[in-house]
Amino acid sequence: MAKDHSNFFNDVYDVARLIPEGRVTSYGAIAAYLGTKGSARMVGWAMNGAGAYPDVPAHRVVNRQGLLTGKAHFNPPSAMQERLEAEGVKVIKDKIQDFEQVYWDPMKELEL
DNA sequence: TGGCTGACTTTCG
DNA sequence: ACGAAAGCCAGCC
Repeated sequence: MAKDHSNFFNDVYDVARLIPEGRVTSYGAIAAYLGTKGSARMVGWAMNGAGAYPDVPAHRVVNRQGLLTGKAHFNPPSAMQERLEAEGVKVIKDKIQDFEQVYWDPMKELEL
């Protein structure tokens, strides 16, 4: 473990671990929470390395539309939807239902 | 140093 | 609702 290649990855993983079960957040939200550390793409890319970190629930991180854009990077890809459904999140056609209800914003929840 | 990449986001047609 | 393009910035040759 870790030798973090960069603090940026560590920050992304840290926020991801804070996501409660049955909740999801967006890449942009994490990027905004981290501030100037990177753009939304960086969060997604950082998640690419999350596969090596078992405590990082990458499946709880989706895009702004609540769409499971990153599911293709899972193994198997269907694991992302199955995990979300197992936590009580409804997913239809790779899209989260009631997204507003399950959305978890680090900017609000953590700074509140 | 410089150029390419990417699990995003927003805007235009 | 969908497709395409631009903006975005850290990491990797």
